[in-house]
Amino acid sequence: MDTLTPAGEKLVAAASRLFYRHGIRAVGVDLIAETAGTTKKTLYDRFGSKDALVALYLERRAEYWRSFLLEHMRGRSVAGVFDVLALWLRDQDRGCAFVNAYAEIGGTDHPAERVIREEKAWMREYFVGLAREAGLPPELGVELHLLYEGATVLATAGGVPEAPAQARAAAERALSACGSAPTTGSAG
Amino acid sequence: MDTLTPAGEKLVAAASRLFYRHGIRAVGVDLIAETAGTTKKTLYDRFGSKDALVALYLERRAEYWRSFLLEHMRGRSVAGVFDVLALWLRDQDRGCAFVNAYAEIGGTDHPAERVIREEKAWMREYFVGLAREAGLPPELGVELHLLYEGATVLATAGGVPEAPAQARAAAERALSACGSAPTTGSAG
DNA sequence: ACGTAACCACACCGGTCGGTATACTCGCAG
DNA sequence: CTGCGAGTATACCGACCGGTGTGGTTACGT
Repeated sequence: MDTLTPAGEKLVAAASRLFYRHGIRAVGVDLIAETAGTTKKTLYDRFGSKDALVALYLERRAEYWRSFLLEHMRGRSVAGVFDVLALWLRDQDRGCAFVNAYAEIGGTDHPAERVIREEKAWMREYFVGLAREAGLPPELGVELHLLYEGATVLATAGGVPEAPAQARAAAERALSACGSAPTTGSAG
Repeated sequence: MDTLTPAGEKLVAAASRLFYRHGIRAVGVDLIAETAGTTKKTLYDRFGSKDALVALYLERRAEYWRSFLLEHMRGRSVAGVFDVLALWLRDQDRGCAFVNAYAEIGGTDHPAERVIREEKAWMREYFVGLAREAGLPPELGVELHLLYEGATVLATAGGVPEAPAQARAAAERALSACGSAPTTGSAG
């Protein structure tokens, strides 16, 4: 699943850009092939269907986001996760690709639905782990997750760019109420 | 905008059901007309375009949700708003129609984008007002809004049906940390 | 009696949808 | 030198897309 041919890589790259910016249904296979500088034939030789390409797009995106998150979290406090989110959203102005994909394919038996669920489950575990390492109860991790998803939605669909900062403020209140460390993370 | 002909009403009703369940782009005008038991001609005579019908769908849905929220909030505490959300999501299992619509049309100049922004702004003001009436600072209202959006996303795309209850628990912690009333709302 | 708004049935338009087929070129390994 | 995987180019398929046009039928207000 990881070793693709050159033309295959160009196709996922083009599809990823187009799917994220315009939505899944709004982007046809013809446009994907043309943007990638290859042909529809190659697309179907490599991936078999548009649905499979959509699933791969989301898998790749999940990997990308997780590596971005993990790398930028080094040396940051728990509440600093919202600064990483703000950093991420500076370039990714169309919000959460998984929430967007679910809006289009949710409720069907699309192969990408599994990827969406896995991503959200991964994030939940990440936040719970973050809380555990800080000596906080799991409920605090769940709360962080809620704030994170809310901030992502409101920063994009809600048109409130300061939402991640507001989420950070809320998280710090919750953290300090738990009687833990003063969370002196570097912001920005 | 409010007084529609009988066939027009049937069309918005059919379109609303179909758009919410399957997404906007996934539903064609032919299907809408057929489901409504009318014709495409009537659809275009009443609304002019599919885009206008989409905008009207979201406006109607906003009205419906607000009346549902306001009615079910009577006699409830601040944190009870998450019980209302859980009640709402019991029937509306495809999540927030506005977030879903934004996923499909965000970034374009679609007439529905304004409706989406207005809905999110209305909710923000509602939560801030809720906090004010309880003698709490506006930041608490913003926090409630973040938890509300996060709970909606996680209950649907995230596959975590208990998300509204978890959001309520987080809200109660924040409320009690503010040294206010003990928030003895009836749940359910 | 007349005009008109609302509606239905149906045919039509150019374009695009996801997906397939045919035929050809290239590089490389046996 | 042969076979094969990867790639290109292009034509094609039925179905559907959003949107329009024509013509005819009610019901109602004047």
